[in-house]
Amino acid sequence: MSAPTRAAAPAPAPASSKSQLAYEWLHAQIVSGSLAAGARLVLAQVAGELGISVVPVREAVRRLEAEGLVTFEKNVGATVAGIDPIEYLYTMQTLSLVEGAATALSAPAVGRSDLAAAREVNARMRAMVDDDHQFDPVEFTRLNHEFHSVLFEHCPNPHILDLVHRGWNRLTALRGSTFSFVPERASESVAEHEELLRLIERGAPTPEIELAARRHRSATLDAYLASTGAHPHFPTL
Amino acid sequence: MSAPTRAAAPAPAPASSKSQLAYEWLHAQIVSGSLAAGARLVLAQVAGELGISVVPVREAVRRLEAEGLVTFEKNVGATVAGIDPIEYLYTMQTLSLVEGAATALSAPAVGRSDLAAAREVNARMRAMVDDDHQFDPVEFTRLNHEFHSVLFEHCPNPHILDLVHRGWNRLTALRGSTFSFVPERASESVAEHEELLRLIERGAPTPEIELAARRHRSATLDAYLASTGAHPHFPTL
DNA sequence: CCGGACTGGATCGTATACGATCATCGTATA
DNA sequence: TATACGATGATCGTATACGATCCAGTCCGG
Repeated sequence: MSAPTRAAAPAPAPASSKSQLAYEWLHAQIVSGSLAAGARLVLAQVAGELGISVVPVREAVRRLEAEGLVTFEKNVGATVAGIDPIEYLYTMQTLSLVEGAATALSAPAVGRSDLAAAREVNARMRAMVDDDHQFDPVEFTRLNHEFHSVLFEHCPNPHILDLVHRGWNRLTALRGSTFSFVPERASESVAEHEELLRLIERGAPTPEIELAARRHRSATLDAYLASTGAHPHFPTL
Repeated sequence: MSAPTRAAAPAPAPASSKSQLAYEWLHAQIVSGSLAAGARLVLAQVAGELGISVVPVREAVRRLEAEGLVTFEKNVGATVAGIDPIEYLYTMQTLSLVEGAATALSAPAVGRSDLAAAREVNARMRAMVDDDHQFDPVEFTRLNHEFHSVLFEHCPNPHILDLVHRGWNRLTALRGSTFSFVPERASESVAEHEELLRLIERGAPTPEIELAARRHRSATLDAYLASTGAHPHFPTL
């Protein structure tokens, strides 16, 4: 059992420490969706799979718990988070807040090459929307992340930037397993991207950019809510 | 040298687990200022002081690291964070963002009794400001926290609320050791509190409350920057 | 037939021991 | 004297072992 002859487990890249290894491996498994939401994580089992001991695995799991990617219950075990729909809403709302700020703070540092890159990505998204045959929700989501990454990665405040990353990770984990894409939003989303780029390009005031970025995500949240009709009273930010 | 002669280690309250005990103890020590910024934390030493082993201490330290209260370096040891002034600015800015949102989201749930409590606290702050003899920076800071707690504790989004708490903790730890209060701000601060209460009481729109709360903290940050003149180009949110 | 206590298994929480890594300090040499 | 180098100590990182706790299934009594 201890022999690392496991085919599926992608040979864990050499990490600085074993707890880091466990963290990165689990993180990748969860974000990529290989570990579905609700899946149980037994410390000893994970340790055996990675060929290490339980102590570093435990530490990795606690870190993931702090990021909201797993829930850890005493004497019961850890489970991959992402079951609760309300958590999805909270995450979206929080991301709306921090991503809006990050995008606004990044704007002054966004250069021509960044804008060009973002435009190129958005063009591919538009192509997808225009041609129904080519539309691929997974790829569309990936492009969406790439687009926004360009716009918020220059954020001078590392704390806010970190919160944005955590939000995206959590969202990716949650969405991949439980929630469905709302394709009706795709066209609007691409249009809002272009509007956002125009604002940044012309050096619009920071609050204006923040509001645009925030509402861009809020609109996605609203679309999700409308498609489910489940939580009509969710507070708007 | 082994006994740090710390002022009466308060008998660690019984906690659910020992790692939780270590976490709470260290957290309290740092936030209260008993452990000054830059102080070294040796795992074995802390473990001995609490009468437990190093493993749970290690876990507690990693959690504190995730919250930004300590920095952990391999084979060197952990140190209480809070030396870097720029970190203080980042924290203030982030707190401005999340606290503004939390206050705005809480507003609909703030009732008469909450408003009365907040007014009572603010009255005490005003009394302090009016009478120079009674002014006590530490107590003023505590009252300030109490005031804002009333206004953001009803936040329906637990993620945002958690970020607010973390921000305050981090700020408290940083401020207690390295940064000085700006007493010139006290009077304005109290006035802004009253304005904030009026907005909430009359049911002002959410964005308006958010902006007021955010700028209230931004003003404190600006005052700090002005008093030091060190970082004139810090971006405004 | 049903409900409560009991036992067995599984899992986590912690202690202890050992190895790995890094910083520090002393020494020799150019 | 300044610098390079090696020995020493301190600290963390991990493995292993054991105890504590909880859950589930079972058995017994009503």
